[in-house]
Order: sequence, then C-alpha cells, then structure tokens
Amino acid sequence: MEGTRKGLYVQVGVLSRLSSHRDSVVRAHHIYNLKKSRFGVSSNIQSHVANCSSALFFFFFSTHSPSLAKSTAKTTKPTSTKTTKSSPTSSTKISKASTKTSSAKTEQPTIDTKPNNIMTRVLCVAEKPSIAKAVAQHLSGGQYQTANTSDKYTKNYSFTFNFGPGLGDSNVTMTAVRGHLTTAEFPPTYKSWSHPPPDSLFDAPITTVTTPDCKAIARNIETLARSSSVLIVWTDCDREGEHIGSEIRDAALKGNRNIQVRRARFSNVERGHILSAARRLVALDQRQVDAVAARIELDLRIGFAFTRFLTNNLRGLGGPMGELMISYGSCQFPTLGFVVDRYFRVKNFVPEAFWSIKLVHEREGMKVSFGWARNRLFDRAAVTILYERCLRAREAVVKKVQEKPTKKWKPLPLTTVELQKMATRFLRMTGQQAMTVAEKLYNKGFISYPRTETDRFDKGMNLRGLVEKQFPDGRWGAFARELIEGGRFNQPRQGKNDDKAHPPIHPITYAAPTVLDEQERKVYEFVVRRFLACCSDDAKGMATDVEVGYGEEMFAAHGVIVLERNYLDVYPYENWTGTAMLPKFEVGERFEPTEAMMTEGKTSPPSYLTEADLIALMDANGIGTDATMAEHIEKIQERQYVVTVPRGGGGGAGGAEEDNEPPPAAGRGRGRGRGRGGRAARGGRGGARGGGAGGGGGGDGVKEFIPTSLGVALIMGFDRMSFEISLGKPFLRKETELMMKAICEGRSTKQEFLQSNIHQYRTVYHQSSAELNTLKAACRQYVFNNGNGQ
DNA sequence: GCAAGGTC
Repeated sequence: MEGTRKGLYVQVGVLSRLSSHRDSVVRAHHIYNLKKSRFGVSSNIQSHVANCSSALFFFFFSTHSPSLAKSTAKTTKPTSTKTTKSSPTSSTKISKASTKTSSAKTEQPTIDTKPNNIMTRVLCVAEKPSIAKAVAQHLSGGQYQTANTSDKYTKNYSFTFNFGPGLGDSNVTMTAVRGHLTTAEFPPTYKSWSHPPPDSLFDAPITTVTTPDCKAIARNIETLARSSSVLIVWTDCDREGEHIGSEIRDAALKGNRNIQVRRARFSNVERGHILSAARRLVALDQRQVDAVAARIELDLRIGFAFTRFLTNNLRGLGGPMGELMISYGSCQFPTLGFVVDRYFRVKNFVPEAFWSIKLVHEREGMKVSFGWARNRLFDRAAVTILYERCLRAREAVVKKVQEKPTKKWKPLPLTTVELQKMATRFLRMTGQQAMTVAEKLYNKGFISYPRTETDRFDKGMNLRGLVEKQFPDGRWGAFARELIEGGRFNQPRQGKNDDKAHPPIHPITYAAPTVLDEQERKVYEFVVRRFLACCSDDAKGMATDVEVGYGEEMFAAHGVIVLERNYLDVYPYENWTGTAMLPKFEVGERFEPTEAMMTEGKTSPPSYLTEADLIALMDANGIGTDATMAEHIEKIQERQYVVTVPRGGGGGAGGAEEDNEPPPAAGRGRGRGRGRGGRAARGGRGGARGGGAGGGGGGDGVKEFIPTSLGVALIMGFDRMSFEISLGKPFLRKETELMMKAICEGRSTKQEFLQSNIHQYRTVYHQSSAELNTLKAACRQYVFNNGNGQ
C-alpha cells in the first residue's frame, strides 16, 4: 500500500497540470481536505492591525510640552522624570550630535539636570542597518551625523526631527538591529542528548538570551536608551518584526526602565511614507509579539526533542545510518513529505490505454484539427463503434461558429513566492539564490522589500512615477514611455493577498545594467518587466470556435488571433500559445473531412516536483515563510532526505521493494556536504515508470526533487504508525499557523497555544516511541533495502 | 550536534 498515505493536503496546480498533461488522466484526485482548525479559518487579520488607538498617542507625552519653542525657555519641564534616571555615562556620540544640531540647548549628559531642556530625546531602532540609514536620511533631510558602533554593520545616526504633536522637536539617534536580537535555548543541564530523555524538553525551562553575535548591538541600544526618554521601533510591519520590536524594547528597558515605547508603521522607505509614519506612531502589538514567542518556543521544543529522538534511535541501526544527524523540524518534515508524496504518485502510477477520434480538415491552405467532444474513452470497442458510425456519415456538418473577443490576463503584482517560482523556471536560479540577489538589489535601493505576500498595490501609490523611472532603459524604456506618454497606463490587477507590511515587489529606481552583476541583472530585469506588465493592459484577441457534427459525434476546433499583445511585449516569460487562425466555416455547411482517424494513447505519470512546485505547495500549506521556504528546501538536501536531478533525467530514488538497485544511501560516505552528491550517483532508471523518460533530457536547467531512501523511510515510517497525525504531513504546521493568527486576533493566547500544541506533540512523541519498531522497519526496508523490513 | 525566524 505504498503511496496511500494518511490524509490529504492542499495540492497546488497539480490537478490542473495533470489534467492538462499530454496524455494523462488523473483517476485518484487528491484534493483539499484540510482538517478544520479549532479556531476556524477566518482570514480577517485586519482587526489587530489598527488596534493601536491613536487616542493613546497624546497621553504618553502629554507631560512634555508639545510646544515647539526651541528657544523658548518657558516650556514645561520634561516631567519625564523618567529620563532623570539616565546615568551620566551616556554616549558621547549622542551629545556630540545633539549639541551640534540643536543650538546647544540640550547638552549631554545634562538632560536630566537641565529643566529647560525641551528637546525630547528619541531613540529609533530599525530592523536592519539599511532601513536605519534610509529612515535617518528622510527624517533628517540628509542632515545627520554618523557614528560607528562596536558592531561593524551598525551605525548610529544623530539628527533633529519634529515628530509633530506630542513629541515635538526631538534629538534623535537612529540605529538598528540585524533581525532577531535574542534566541531561545535550554539550560546547560539539558545539553546531553540522552538524559534527561529528549521528551523532558517538552516542559524544560527555556531561557531567552542575547544571540552572541548581537551582544554589541544590544549594548548599543541599552546605552543609547539611558539618555533617551522615548524609544521608537522601526521594524518591519509583520509578526516577526513586531517580536523583534519587543526584543529591542527589552534591551532598551535594561538601560532605562522608564523609557516610553512607540512603534512606527511603514511598509516602504519612500520619503513621504516615512515622514507620515513618524508622525503617526502606534504601540507595539503585544498579541503579535506573543504569537511569535509561542511559535519560537514550540519550534525549539519539538525540533530538539524529535531530532534527538530520531538520531538516538536510528543511528543504532548502524551501517549508512550510523553517523547521521536525523533532524526533525516543523517545516523540514512537511517539505520532505511533499517530495515523498509525489515520488510515490509517480512510482505507483499505472498507465492506462485510451482511444480517441481525431478529425482534420484542410481549407484555405490551413490544417484544422477538430478535437472530439468526448475527448477519449478507455474502452476500445466503444470507440471503434463510434468511429465507424462517423465514417458511415461521410460528411461533417458545421453546427456552430462563434467569434468572440478574448483576452489573456496580465500577471498579478509580484510576491516573494512568485518571484522564487519564476526564478527557478526562467532565470536558472534556485529560490534561495533569487532571494539572495533580490536582497542585494533591495539593499542597494533598486527594488522594494523582496519579502512580501502582498499582490495588490495600494491605491495611493504613485505607480506612474515608478514607470517613468524606467524611461532610460534601452530594453523596456520605450515601452515604459508609451505607458505614460501614450496614455496606455493601466492600474495593476488587485490580488487577494495583503500582508499589511510590504507592497508587492517593484522597482524603486532605475539601475543601469552596468551597475549590476549578471545575477542581479536577471532578477532586476524580471522585477521591472513584471512591474511594467502589471501597469500595462491585458493582451487581447479574437477567439473562434467551430463545432461540427460528424455522425452522431461532436467535434470542435478553437482558434485565437492575437490583436493586441500589450503586456506581452514587455513580458517575455509568457506567451499566448495556440495562436492560430481558423479558415471560414459557415453554420449548416457540409464537408468531407480530409482525415478522420481513431487514435490510441496511454496515460502518463505526473512529473516529479520542481522547486517551483515545492515552493507553491509550501506556500499553500503554510510551511515556512516567504523568506525561509528556500532554506528549508536546502536543509532537507543537506540532511540527505532529498536530492535534485535534472528534469526528465530522474529515476526512482529511495528504494521501492522491487527496486533492486541499491538506493542512494543516506550517509553513504558520510558526506555531510550539501547532500547533493547523490545526484551523480543516480542513473536514469525509470523506477516504476516503465522506462520511457529515463536518462534523456534535463536540458532546460530545471531540477526535480526526489527523496533519498532515508527520506522515504522517515516519512513512510511515521505514516505507518497507528496514530492519526503523521509528522510528515503539513497539518500540524498549518494548524500552528492558524493558531498564531488566532493569537494575533485575540481569539487565543500564547498560553493556550502552548498548552494545546505541546500536549499534541508530546502525545505524538510517546506514540512514536511505542511504535519505534515501525520506524526502524521502514529504515531497514528502504535504506538497507532489506525486504519488508522485518 | 538539534528548530525556525530574522538579517549580513
């Protein structure tokens, strides 16, 4: 019963792709059958977003005079006696900057002793140095001072800025972290992999410590906080950003436990947007912080517990498994599960013969192919009878001729997932590489933030301005100009997704090809072309449908003439195929077909997953984030759970019973490397595909994923256990995701989340221990190629 | 030695 796996998951594009596959027929459909979350699946995530009442805004600083008076001595004394705590050790960098820029009104470190100081001292912290710099640039109008910190990537920018009512004129220091500041870990007493036993990690204490690499950054924030009365968090507006904000807050509170904490909400670093974010501060959203904290804790516990469990127990089997690290991760396993699932669907595919009738008629020098309305039947005798009836009729009759306008829709605005998929298809890059390059382009200011789920542009965005920036280009400049000056600009389509944090990926400024390396050029070109395509118009054409009756059977021909290519002119990644003109036919006319034949075919198996398929599956099932999906894919290769092979060149991977070639052993040669060694070892065996595809192609540079014998053993081992939820299935992670949303929306709490999830995984752990033999048997069967593993 | 999530 291999390949008949518990449960179903969201299959992306599989059905449509299979059914459109040359000669394939899908008999057993896997369909969306996601277990219902106890929290429901409401997608309304807006509610929390605006939960920071702006009314709150005035209160915090009401003790400060909102008065601007830089020079008026008569202002309220900064009642933030809070700041008076600040020690005289405050950074000299700050005082240097502030004395310079504020008419010596606020000499450091005398802020606490000079009642007349009316300049609020504000500490701003961004999620990354590039944002700190960009924001500092905008807020200061370019008038800022730069100071190095002991972290080589991070700088402190000092300037003055008027935050408007509330904060007013302020001395600002802007700095950054580099992502998360802290990491969760177990106490040293849990260091051993054997005792206390791994399941103790489900309730072991967890400590949050500053990541060693980030110590200098944390100290910088702590020090700056001492001399600041207000902290403004400038992290990305997504869940993780909110949590990073809380880490920044905690670091700042260490330096100054009375510092007031505010948050700026911004989704791009365009000047006007930043300025308005600075004047509309909100509070940190503790719910989002909690949701992420819950996720961090759960992933740590189950990742460590199951990794130790698997490694401890399976290494004992010796041989190729003797020294492996067999990790479990809440994203790794479902990702592996997708690869294994598809592998078995290919392997277990049984081709079926089918028959069909085809009609061809030549007219006006054109050969028109008519397809059978019944498409094909799996009964040869029946088709033979129908075919003979057709022939007896001799003449076909035109029943219907219809001409109607049709169009091919322009693409949706670009998301991260789509960028990765397109890059693996058209740019000869892995998703990981595409992201690295996109990140570089982003840091250089050429494109917007590349990690976004949003596929709709904000109504207020000045898209025309962005199109205009592309005028200078020799390749698409004329197209861009035509959009604006030729009046052919069209508002992009509105997708259904909005992460409320970042806009779709789009070009920010023009980058001449000479300033980019080859990889950057490819990605930048794609981003620009996609953007221009979005701002263009759908391609338009005229479709002709001709239906004819032949005997008692109906046949149809379809033709399209492209009238306006529009976006296709700038977007070579798509084409409008099937572009063919049909000769004239008139309703009622009769003709004797040039050819009428009965054809025979065989259904063919689906293909193995490409990286684009895998990313799409992960996306649809909530496995990983747009930023990490490519990493999980790398990780399961590094762990030797899967390998990639050139498309069409793949063969069976992890052993099937009848597979008498030794499987590409996990750990053979113990290579930790990147796990790709397996590829070279693979011949082009067709597994159960009955030959055919083996060996041949792979010329298009697209890779396919197949599991190793170890990968198959792990997934099958868990699948064969008696309990309902398999670790290799995406349900658990999907549920985690939904429960995080529930926390964000106030429908659940961190405590509830942890209680229920930890209980669930602990149960799975104990059941897995009880049925360890099932898992071992699967390893013997697949990895050691030892019969049925008994 | 182990996760996933940020970012460099």
